[in-house]
Amino acid sequence: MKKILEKRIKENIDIEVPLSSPPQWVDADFSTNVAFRIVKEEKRNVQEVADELIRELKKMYEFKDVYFLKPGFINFKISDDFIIEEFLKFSKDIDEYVRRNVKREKKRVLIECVSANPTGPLHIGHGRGGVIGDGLRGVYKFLGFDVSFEYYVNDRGKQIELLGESLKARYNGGNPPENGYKGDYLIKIAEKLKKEKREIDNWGEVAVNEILSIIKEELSIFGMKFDRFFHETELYKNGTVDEILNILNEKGLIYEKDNAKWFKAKEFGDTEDRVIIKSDGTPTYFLSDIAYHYDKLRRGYDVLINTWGADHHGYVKRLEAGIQALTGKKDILKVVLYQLVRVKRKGELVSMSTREGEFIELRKVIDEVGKDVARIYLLLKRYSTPLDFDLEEAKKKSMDNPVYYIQYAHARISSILRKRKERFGDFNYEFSKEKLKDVVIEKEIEIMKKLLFLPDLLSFVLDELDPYFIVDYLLSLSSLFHNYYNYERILENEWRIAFIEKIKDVIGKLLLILGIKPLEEM
RNA sequence: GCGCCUGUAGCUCAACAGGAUAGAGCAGCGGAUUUCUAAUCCGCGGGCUGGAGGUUCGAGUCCUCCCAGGCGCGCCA
Repeated sequence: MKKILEKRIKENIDIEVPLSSPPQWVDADFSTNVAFRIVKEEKRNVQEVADELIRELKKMYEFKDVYFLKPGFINFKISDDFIIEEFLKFSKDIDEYVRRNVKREKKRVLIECVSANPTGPLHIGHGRGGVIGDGLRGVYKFLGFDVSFEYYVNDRGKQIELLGESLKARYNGGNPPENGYKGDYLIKIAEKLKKEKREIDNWGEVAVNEILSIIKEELSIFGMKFDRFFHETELYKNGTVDEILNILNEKGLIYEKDNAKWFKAKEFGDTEDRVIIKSDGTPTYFLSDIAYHYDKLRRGYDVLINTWGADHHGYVKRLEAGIQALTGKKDILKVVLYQLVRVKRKGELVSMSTREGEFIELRKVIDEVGKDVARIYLLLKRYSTPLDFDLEEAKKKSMDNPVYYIQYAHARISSILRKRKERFGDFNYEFSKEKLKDVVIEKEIEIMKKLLFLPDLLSFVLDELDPYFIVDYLLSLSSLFHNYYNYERILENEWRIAFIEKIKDVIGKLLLILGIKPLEEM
């Protein structure tokens, strides 16, 4: 609605007027500080400038009031007529309404997500990156974008060799090497392989395949569907890595030092040059990483989004440098660096360290609290904030738990709709402006405003690349509904039945975007 | 040693381009159910935005320094 109004104002008075929300105590829907901006350039009196604008703005039927306040703000109150009019358009076809009002260039988007090394089961941190990526994918998809979802598999290199050795040791009844992988899962895999009595020559490859199938199962339990698992080895097989080396060489961006080959990352804003071929002749992961991103762009994607744990932040600049060196394009990669997840039980920290093999597996969390609860819980904070996941709290079916608060709103509406049908049979309420003008009450206008905010919400999620805001919105929409329910009788009123059906639609759509199943009853 | 991030109510977090009197939830206290699901609703308290300067009409937000915590970096993934 914000964007619609900004557009209307532009059409009416031919000035860009950015709208924002006023503080709570101000009785208005939107406010603007344009007057300040104009004064800064024209050296005039703020009040005078504002008054001039207000005189024109007051003529618009979209507003029932436009007024000046203290230092120099202009405040707007939207007219009920306009809200009802927009609501009619909205309710006719919500998806279409939202798409039409999110103006954004339709680019091809590739979201790379999770990409955990296939050396062990997924842990809760991967889950956080997963839901963030999946939520963004949901929004893009909802808005009609061409979006793909990929998991990058590091299936070669030193770590994989080590993994292979560890598995082989387990198979032969021994212990993994000093720096090897000590988790129980390798014992289970070894047992399984013994039963199958297979000939194994490449232990690394076998280990990767086995673990990858575990990971895929975990992802499927978590409700995540990837369009593609992209294997690092592919980049070597199809020559992309060599190609990259050639391009960089031709551009004079590689030099030799201490027997290793270095990429001049410093020239592209990194703090240091980076090794791409080690002195023992083997390539670094960095080399295949830039090859992978080069490949993404070659496949025609314009926006690359990656979700990484914040501990990888040192890696961003170097990858950006690589991409820029190869394609000349800057700012094409957007990395969502999410902060660490700590798992707690009744307020007490559960230890999580990959090294010691006692990290909290995603699987265990899902088994305990359920997929949907886990998903919302991981989106309860902005990704830039460290997250404490309390298993006991997440399981509680009470006020402490925001998950049920939202689900309850949806289930409550479903229940009313069922009851309505039982008592009064099918209904078909036609919205019209004349009818609504008579029946709509103030609480409903407030809820309509919230519903009409939907396009702004999704735009904002894409600006910030954070699905957290959807959860935040769901909480406040649910709250508005619960309040409405407690004050107004709905069941016997045709209009209200039709109205809450729209609220249910919105909650349901947003939950689905987040990969969560809306509940019909609780 | 160098670099990045964070510091806001007792706790967990917000504050959308630098805007107005910094907001929610939880916890605490008090109230609402012969009713469409009380897993709900309503009300009440609670703050030197880590500290010190600076920039300007205006700073939680930008700049400098300090304090506290987290993370990364030296051919590791």
